[in-house]
Amino acid sequence: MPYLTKSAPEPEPLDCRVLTAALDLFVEHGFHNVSVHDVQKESSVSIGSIYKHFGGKEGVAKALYYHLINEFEEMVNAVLEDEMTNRERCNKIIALLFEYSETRRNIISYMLHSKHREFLPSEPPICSSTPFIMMRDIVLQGIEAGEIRNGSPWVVAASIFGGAIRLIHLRLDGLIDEPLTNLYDEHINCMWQGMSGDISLESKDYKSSTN
Amino acid sequence: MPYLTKSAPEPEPLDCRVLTAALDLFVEHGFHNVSVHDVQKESSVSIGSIYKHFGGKEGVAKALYYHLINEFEEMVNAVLEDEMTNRERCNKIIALLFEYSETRRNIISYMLHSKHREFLPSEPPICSSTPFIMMRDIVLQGIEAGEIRNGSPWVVAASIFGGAIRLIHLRLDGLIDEPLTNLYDEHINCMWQGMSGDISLESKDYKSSTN
DNA sequence: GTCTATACGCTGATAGAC
DNA sequence: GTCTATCAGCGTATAGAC
Repeated sequence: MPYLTKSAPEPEPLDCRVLTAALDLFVEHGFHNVSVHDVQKESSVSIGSIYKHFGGKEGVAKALYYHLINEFEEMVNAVLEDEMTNRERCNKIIALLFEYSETRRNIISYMLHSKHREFLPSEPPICSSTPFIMMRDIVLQGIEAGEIRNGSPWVVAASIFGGAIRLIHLRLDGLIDEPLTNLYDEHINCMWQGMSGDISLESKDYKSSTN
Repeated sequence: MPYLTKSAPEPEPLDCRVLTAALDLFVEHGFHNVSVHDVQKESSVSIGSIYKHFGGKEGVAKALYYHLINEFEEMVNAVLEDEMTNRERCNKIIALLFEYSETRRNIISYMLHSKHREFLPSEPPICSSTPFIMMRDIVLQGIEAGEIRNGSPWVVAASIFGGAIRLIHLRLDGLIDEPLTNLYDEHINCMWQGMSGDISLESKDYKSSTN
């Protein structure tokens, strides 16, 4: 297996090396705790080139941001092109997010677990980006088709994806030891069938007006 | 109404002024975009005193962090002392979180919407703090009592609170225009009764193993 | 115990050689 | 087009006066 030797230098383009290094550093230390010099060392690309190509640290973060959003959008697009119900599409997206959380942890961490507004104040929040809007649209179509219960778009969308996103956060924060892929089936059941136990207590539910 | 005039200086203690100013600044600009000088100006407390009392910017952030966690813990404690089912307790906590998101936005934002690990790397993540563990325990007791469906603790807890937390995030990011308190009833129904529509499609649910 | 003025280090950014 | 050496500015932290 001669190709496994380190003698052959990686043909990876400069951009890719910088973005990969930046992703790892930003996720591990946080954007503000990483200097351009750190990116330089990690990527083995000189500071001058980084400024030439990206215009600075913010430029790197922005390029990374849109690169990952595009990848995510392609993922959602692939799900849209598959022949299945909207309900199944929701499940598929959750399954893919869980898989990515395990296999490409940093990508998910940068997309779902960072506060971009702090270092990219001029960019819109990630939840208003195309792939997230597409996810909401899938939900809306599911409602129209009668596959998903009716309700205000945001409430329904948050109820469907909120639990999964919460699990991802807990997993990334190290509170959940088990791979999320193991929890998928159970989570999906909880989400679609509701959290009620044996005892029916609907009439006693707490209302916001009560004290 | 003589007390409404500005002539009478606020008797607020120094600590309180600093923490209030820091909360507002941190939430608006992010921890790393706020200098100690900014806190000084906003709180009208001198830099020397800030360093004397808190030991620096990190100290302020840490004090604020634990102060808010304590407040939150008291809130959860109050819910625990009330006579109601664990299921109602979950609802009550969500109702309170929604109310706080509207009336004390910055507190919720700092607790649920910041990445503390970036500026307080030695502190445990917020979801492992006492009040969050208490919330999970309420869920566990609800499962034992048969009020809540059985399952792995984290999955069940994430399914119950994940949607609410997601709504809070969306509201704080400006995507939801309506006050969350208006969405409470609908969200609670979604969460307990599940997201299934009219058509029963359980058999076709997507499994993680499938492709 | 409270404040002002100052120093030091780090980081983002650039200019100019190759 | 790529890199190295250097600069300027900001932000933390402190020392010392009141």
